Amino acid sequence: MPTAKPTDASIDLEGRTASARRTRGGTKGLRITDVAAQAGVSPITVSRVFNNPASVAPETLERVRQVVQKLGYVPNRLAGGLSSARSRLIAAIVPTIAHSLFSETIQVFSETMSRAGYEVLLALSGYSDTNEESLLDTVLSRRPEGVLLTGVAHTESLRERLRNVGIPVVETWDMTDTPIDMLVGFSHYRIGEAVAERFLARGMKRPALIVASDARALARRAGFRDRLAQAGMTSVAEVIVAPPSSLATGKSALPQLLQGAPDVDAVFCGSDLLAIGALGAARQMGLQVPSQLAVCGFGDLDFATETTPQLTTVRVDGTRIGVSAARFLLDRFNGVHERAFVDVGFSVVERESA
Amino acid sequence: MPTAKPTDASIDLEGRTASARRTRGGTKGLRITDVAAQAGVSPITVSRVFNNPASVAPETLERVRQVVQKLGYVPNRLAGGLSSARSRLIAAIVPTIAHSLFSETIQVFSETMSRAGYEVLLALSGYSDTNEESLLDTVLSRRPEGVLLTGVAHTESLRERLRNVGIPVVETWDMTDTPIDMLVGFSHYRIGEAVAERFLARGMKRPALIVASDARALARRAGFRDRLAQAGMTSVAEVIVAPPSSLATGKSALPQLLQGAPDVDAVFCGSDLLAIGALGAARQMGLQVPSQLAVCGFGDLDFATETTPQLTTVRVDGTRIGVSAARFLLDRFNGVHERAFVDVGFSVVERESA
DNA sequence: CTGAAAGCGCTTACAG
DNA sequence: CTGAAAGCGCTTACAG
Repeated sequence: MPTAKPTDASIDLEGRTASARRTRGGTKGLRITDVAAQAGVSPITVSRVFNNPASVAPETLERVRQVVQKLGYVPNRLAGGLSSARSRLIAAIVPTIAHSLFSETIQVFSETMSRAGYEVLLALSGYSDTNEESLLDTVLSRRPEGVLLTGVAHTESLRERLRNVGIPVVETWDMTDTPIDMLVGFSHYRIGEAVAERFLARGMKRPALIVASDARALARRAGFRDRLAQAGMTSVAEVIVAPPSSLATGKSALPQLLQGAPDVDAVFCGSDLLAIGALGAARQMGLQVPSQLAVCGFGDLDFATETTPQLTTVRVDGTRIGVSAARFLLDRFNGVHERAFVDVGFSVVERESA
Repeated sequence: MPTAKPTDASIDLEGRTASARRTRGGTKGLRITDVAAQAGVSPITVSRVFNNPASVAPETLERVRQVVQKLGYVPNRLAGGLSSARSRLIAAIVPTIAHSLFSETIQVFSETMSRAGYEVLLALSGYSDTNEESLLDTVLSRRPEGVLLTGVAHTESLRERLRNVGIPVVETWDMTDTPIDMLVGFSHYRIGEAVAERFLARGMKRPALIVASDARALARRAGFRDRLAQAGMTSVAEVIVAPPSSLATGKSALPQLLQGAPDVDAVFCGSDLLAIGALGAARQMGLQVPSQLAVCGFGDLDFATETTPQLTTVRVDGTRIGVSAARFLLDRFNGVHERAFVDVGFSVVERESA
């Protein structure tokens, strides 16, 4: 009896290619044909059970699902995506998710997208442009169906390429007249102006800056300085630190600032972290906040204002940004082709000094 | 002249299947064959330029790279992954990245993995087990080469399935004697004990709890209560809140707690957020912290201790967890088959009261 | 409501 | 150092 065939065909993986050269393949190497064979239908029908169940007869549906359950079959989306040109993947390019700022946005963005059947590929760009450019290749190699960007994309070549890909793009957390596609953000420049105005209204004589040198922080700086210049304050003391900003840098930046300009009576910090660090330094130096030194931060951390009532801060609604960005992408997938553009604004929060 | 052929063949997409039924396909629909044709090599050579450049002659390498650059070709990893059974994808299953706790871990994990050529698929599980189970299917459909889990996986069926897939798994942020595979974490139970001990050493008479009802917080609660019971304190007042914990819940939980047990002189809160919220409430109630009421939090936020020196807190090194988890996975990919298991411990931090 | 054929864009395993 | 053939596991576009 040569070439005896296997007897137990219940989980028979015949049909496996003759040379069987590829051993691996995730989740037991189960394929759609295995499910199809067991359920007595064609692979296409199994495919439809996952992707368009309404088009399958209830009984067939049930039978296939039983087999899927029994075998523990999980479709291979690498194959599915390749075949359908639909990866069901959204790329989110973010400088960092540590220390909050963007984490709330990514959180709700991810929740909203996954409810709609998409997953989020997280790409951390740090704060360098060159990095962002090479990151884009990595990201595009997964053929995402949409992209969330943090900030308005910097280099023209990146913007150009993103436009060429032809997938929806949402820029967030910043503002521009010429977005690549869609935008949910706010103006950092106007925030700087608003904080300057607040300081002026409070009668501050010598406002100063502590900022990290990233694009958005520098835009806030520009708005701040321009507004002060309008009021005749053309020389503004400042300490510029390397991103990412941290408690420690804020802490060391304040003494440095005051050393060069001892009469400073208000500081606009590039982030809540820097502000909290500066406040710690102020405490150590015996400075009363805000009476001797007003401190203003920036961010979306309830934390900051809760723990530090004497802090003024600019609050941004990171949650709304994330939800809106997701909605805009999903609308596109549903054929809505408007060019969504939203300024979510900001608010300057100042607690009553207790 | 019927069937005239196109003249300009410089970016000629001939070879495209006759029926051309699939229009889409990302990044201009450029395929490896387009690059190969332009460079005068076979597709396999182009593939090697990306995946194993050392095996290609320097001149060929250069020529292919020029064409890639010129055309703006980005390989399709859906196809590559399907063909090679290597997705270069790592799944990270995390309850949430908002409000920090895990965000630092994910940040450094993602950085480390991407430096090694892997991308991170972020899957947010919330705090429900059932969710985690269905999330696993979604995640496995991408055929990740490794999985990072937050916490020790709950249901046995999930553990079972994960083991069957045969890819490396790292559980983090918790401790168990029977991990699925590898583990980088610490014992929540022992943290509870340690905080109880600290309170006892300080002579607290009536320690209490404010915790969210997630598995890990409840483990801390158990350690806390057991240790107090050893000291003869068998009745411990507590308020249990629904996760995720927040400032607001902490704020409302404290009055509730004190209403039922006015003599409480120490509270162990399930997280820094809860603790900060509770501190806010204490302030409003005119309670001195820590002299009248000691408050202890939990987390990895510099923030908490910096802004709130009167807070005692349990600190965990989220960064180390992320880096170690990444290293363990990468070791596996490099053929190191040890079953890595690390207890990173924790520390109770108490600032000198100023 | 269901299926046979062809193809998605890569890489493997040889062979030279 | 380079390439021709075959296959990875799905889905599309028909047709019935």
